Formats: sequence, C-alpha cells, structure tokens
Amino acid sequence: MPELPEVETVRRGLVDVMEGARIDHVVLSRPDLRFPLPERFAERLAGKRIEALGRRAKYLLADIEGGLVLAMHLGMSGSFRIESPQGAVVPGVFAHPRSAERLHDHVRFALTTRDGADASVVFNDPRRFGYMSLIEREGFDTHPHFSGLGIEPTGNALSGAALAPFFAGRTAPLKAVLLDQKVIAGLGNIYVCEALWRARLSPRRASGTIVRKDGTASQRLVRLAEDIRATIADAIAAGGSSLRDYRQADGSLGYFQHSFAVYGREDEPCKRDDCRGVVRRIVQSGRSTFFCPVCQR
DNA sequence: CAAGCGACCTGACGGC
DNA sequence: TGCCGTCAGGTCGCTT
Repeated sequence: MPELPEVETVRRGLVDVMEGARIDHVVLSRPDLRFPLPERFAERLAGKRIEALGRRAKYLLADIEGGLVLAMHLGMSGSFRIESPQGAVVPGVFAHPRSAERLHDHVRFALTTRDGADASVVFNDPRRFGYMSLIEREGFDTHPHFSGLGIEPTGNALSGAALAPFFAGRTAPLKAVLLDQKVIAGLGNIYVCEALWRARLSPRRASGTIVRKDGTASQRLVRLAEDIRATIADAIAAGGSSLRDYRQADGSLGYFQHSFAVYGREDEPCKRDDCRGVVRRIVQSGRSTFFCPVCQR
C-alpha cells in the first residue's frame, strides 16, 4: 500500500473536497472489500456532514457528524479519485491508470461540498485488500484496529527512548520490528528499507543489539529514530510518490519517481558517498528487503 | 509470547 | 499471441 507518506498525500488531496461536505448518498459495488462493509453503511452516512479528514498511521479517518468515524484503509492497491458531475477527474488528486478506471470502483461518496458544488469521491481497489469501518468516536481508541497501533513516525513521540522497550531482548531482525505496526505505525516495506539505509543499520541485525544492557536506547537506536522521522518527513514532502500508479497534477503517470536509495535497486551501486557497495535484495519473512551490505551493519 | 509463513486478490511483466 | 511463473505498497490468523 500506500505507506504513511502516500496516505498523507491522499488525505491532502481529498481534504478540500471532503471537509465540510455533506454526504448525499453512498453507492457500493459489492457488500465487502477485504472485510464486509459495516451494516447499513450507506444509510448511516447519507445526509451527514464530514467534519474533518484526518489520518492515523495508514488509515484515513473522516469524522462524521453525529459521532461516527469513518476509517478507511487502502490495503495494497486502494486509491481515491475525485469526480465532478461531468465525470472529469479533478486535477491534482489521486487517480488510477485509465485502463482500470472504473472496473474496481467499489465505493462512491456523492457529496455536496462546503461551497455547494457537487462532487464524488470514488474508492477504487483492484486487489480489495482495503477496508472501511464505522466506529463510534467515543471509545475509538479501544477499537481493535486502533488500540494496538504504535508510535506515529511524524512527530516528537518517535524517539530512541520510546522505541527501546520494543527492541530490548528481541532477536527478530530490525526489518521485522520496524514493519510491526504495534511498534511504529505507518512504516511499510519501502520506507523501512530506506530508513535502515539512512541509519546504516543492517535489516538482518537482531533488534536487541541496539539497546543497552540496562534497557535504555543506544546511540544507534536514538539515531535510528531520527532517521526514520527524517525518511518519512522527506517522503511526505516529496508527495508520497512511492506509488507506481500515482498520477501527477497534469495527468502524467509517475513511476517510483521518488529516488530511493536502496528500494528496487538490486545490483546497483550504493548511493552513499564513498561507499563502494552494491545493493542486494534478500527475502525476509516473505518480503523483499533491499540494503547495502557494505555500509549497513 | 515471539517468530515465521500461508492466505487473501488482481494485474503487470518476463521468459519461453 | 498465449501461457505460466513471479512479484507487488498490507495485515490477519494459524502454526511452530
């Protein structure tokens, strides 16, 4: 999926249309995505105003008038696009390659924006790993999807001290622990690889080895926390362009335009100055890891 | 409990 | 041209 930077980019693309808009009706193409859609999903949203569009980890969260939160997860292949009544894609937002434009449209929110214009926000998801749920705002934090979520990597909360308890004593490789949403919420396969390169740490290193014996963070863990934050901040600033099917405002299709240091660069030279290493690809818990075996230790 | 792995689903791409 | 294998941003749940 879209990892956190991509979800944040999607949020920014949707916020002007969705915030303050009224949901006139909701059209579903099927009763389920990855999970069944909530009971009476369309009925519970129709006529309600969207008070705010936020994000937590990789979830988009729409605060709905009356105390509900609409939580939306993009899975691996989910995307949104905005349509005007004429069916035109509003520039600057998120869109799929034209060939797939409508085939996997699953949810359509027909809106009246706060300016009184008609617009639709359409959720498209070929693989259907995405999902939506409706949660009472009261007690939101205890909901199974959210109660266990770890630290947001966008703010001051992510620090070596905060990470230390999750790393202490763990034999699992750094790659696995950083992918664990209960530890840091929002990292995915690409940005874990990138952050570990930035921190010069091997994805295979046992997580417990960057914690001191007394359980506090080592300097390496402190730096890792900083490097994760920098990696995510840079990716958000770049517009979360790790998506193959991200479309630029002018309609041109981007393809991994963010220049990754290691992800997808197997057999290519390490980008670190003065490093002669070559990027390697290995498989960890069934997923590709890219790293430089020379400068990442 | 931690850790590993298959499952879920569709599409794109490379090799033959 | 077509068929087959492999791979892809995630996460859930079962097995060791």
